[in-house]
Amino acid sequence: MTQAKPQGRGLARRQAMLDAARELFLEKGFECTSLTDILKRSKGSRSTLYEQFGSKAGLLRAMVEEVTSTVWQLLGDDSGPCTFCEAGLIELGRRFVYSALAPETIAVYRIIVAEGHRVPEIAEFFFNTGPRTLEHRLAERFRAALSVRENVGSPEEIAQIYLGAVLGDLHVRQVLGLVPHWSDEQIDSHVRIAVGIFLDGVGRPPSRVETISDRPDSPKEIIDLGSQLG
Amino acid sequence: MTQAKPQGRGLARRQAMLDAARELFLEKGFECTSLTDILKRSKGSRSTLYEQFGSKAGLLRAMVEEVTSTVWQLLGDDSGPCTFCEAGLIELGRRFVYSALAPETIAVYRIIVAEGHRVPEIAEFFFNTGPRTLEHRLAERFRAALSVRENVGSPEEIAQIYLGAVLGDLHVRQVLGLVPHWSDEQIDSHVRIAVGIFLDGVGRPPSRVETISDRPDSPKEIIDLGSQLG
DNA sequence: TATGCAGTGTACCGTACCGTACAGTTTAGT
DNA sequence: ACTAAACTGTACGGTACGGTACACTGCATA
Repeated sequence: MTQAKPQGRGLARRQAMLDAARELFLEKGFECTSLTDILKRSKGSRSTLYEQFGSKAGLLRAMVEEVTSTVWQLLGDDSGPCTFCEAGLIELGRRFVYSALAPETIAVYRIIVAEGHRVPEIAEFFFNTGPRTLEHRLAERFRAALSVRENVGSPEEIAQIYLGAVLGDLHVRQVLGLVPHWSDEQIDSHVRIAVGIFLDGVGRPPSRVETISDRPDSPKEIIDLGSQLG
Repeated sequence: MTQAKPQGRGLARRQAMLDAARELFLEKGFECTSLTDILKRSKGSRSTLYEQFGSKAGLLRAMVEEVTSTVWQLLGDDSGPCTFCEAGLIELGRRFVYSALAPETIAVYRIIVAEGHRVPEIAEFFFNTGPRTLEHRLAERFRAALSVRENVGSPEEIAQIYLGAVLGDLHVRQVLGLVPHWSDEQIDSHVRIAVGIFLDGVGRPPSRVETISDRPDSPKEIIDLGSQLG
C-alpha cells in the first residue's frame, strides 16, 4: 500500500496523502484529524490536496474506497476451501471475522457510522463490498444445497444468521473499544463453536416432537434443556 | 420521559435540556449539534446548562446514561416468558432485537462509536447495561440447562452466538443507515428462523457420522448439503 | 540555458463553536 | 412586600479548522 511513484509525481503525492490520511483517521478518527495533520505527515501541500481530492470529504471517500476494496479481498476468491462442509464454513467464517475485525475495517466502520450522513454513498459501498456480497454468495449456495423447509426462511436469511452467529459480539466489543485485540485462538474457537451450532443446533427440549433417541449423533448433551421453562 | 417539574425549577430545566439534547443528538448527531441548538429547543440558558452538566461531554454522558438505562429495561425483568423453551428464546430474542434497534439505541450507539475515545466510560456503561448483562443471564441458565459437550464451548460463548444469530445483520444495516426501519413482521420472522437454527441447526452433510434416516424430524431438507464441496 | 508546469509553503479569510461573564428578570420563601 | 437565589439572554474571548490565494521552487523538456 505504501509504495512510491506509480506514475508521475502527482500520483505519488496522491498516494502519500492517502496513506497519511488512512493512518491518521485510524489513529484519531476523522473529525479529530485536521488537514494540517495530514499535510504534516505526508509532506505534501495544501494546494495539492485540494487539487487531488477537492475537499476533506473527498479525501475520506477515496480513503474508504481504497481500504474497503483491499480488506474484503480475502473473501473475493471462490478458490478457497469447500464452502459447505463443516471445514468450509469454518474457514469462510474465519476469513469473514478476520476481515471484519481488521483494524482498518474497524476504523472505517467507525468513521462511516459517525460521518455517514454527510457522505451517504460510502456506507453503501462499504456494506455492499463486504457483508452483502458475501451474503449473496452464501445464499446462492444455500439455495442449491438446501431444499426449503417451511418456517426456515430464505437462503438470504440463513446466510445473515450464519454471519451473525459467526461474528457473535466480537465486532461490537471491538468497535466500542472494550477489547484491545482478539487473539487468533479466540477467533478460531469462537467460529468453530458457532459453525457447530449452526449445523447441529444446541438441541431442543425433549418435550417436543423428537425424543432423545431420535438424535443418536448427540444424545447426552441435550438432556434437560426443556426442564428450564420458568 | 418528558414531564414537568419533578422537584424544583432546577430539575425541570435539567430534564428539559436532557430531552432537547436527546432529540437533537438523535436527529443530527453529537458533533453537529451545537449548544445553541439545544438551548434554542429547551428554552434554557447557557449558564444553567453549564451549571447542570459542566460541559458538552457532561451533557452527553447524562443523556447516554438516561437512554441506556431506560431502553434496556425491557430485558431486565425475569418475569417474562419461559427462557429456554423455543417460545421463550423467541420472545427473549424479540425483546433484545427491539431494544437494540430502537432509534434511541441506534443513536446512542452511533455517538458512542464516534465519541467513545473522548468519554471512554460511557461505552462500557452502554455495553454492560445491555448486551453484557443479558449474556450473563443467558449463560447462567445455559450452564444449568446444558451439560457441557466437548467442542461446544462455554455457556458464555453460546449466549454470544445466540445473540449474534438473533440479531443477524439487522443492527449493522440500521446503524449504517441502509434501511429506514424494520417492520415488526420482519423482526419476528428473522428471530423465529434464527432460534430454529440455534436449536436444531440447518443440518449437517450426510457424508458425516449421521445418516439422513438418523434425523426423522427433518429428513428431506438436508439432502445434498454435502455435495457442494468446492 | 530558457521555459513552463507541477508541486510547495504560508498567509489569510470566514465561520462555527465551546466556554465564561455579567447584567437583568423571574420565582420562592418569609 | 422584601430579599435571596435561581434562571435568562446575550455578548464576547479564544480557538480551531476548512478552504482559497498567491508567490516561490524544482524538475523536465526543447
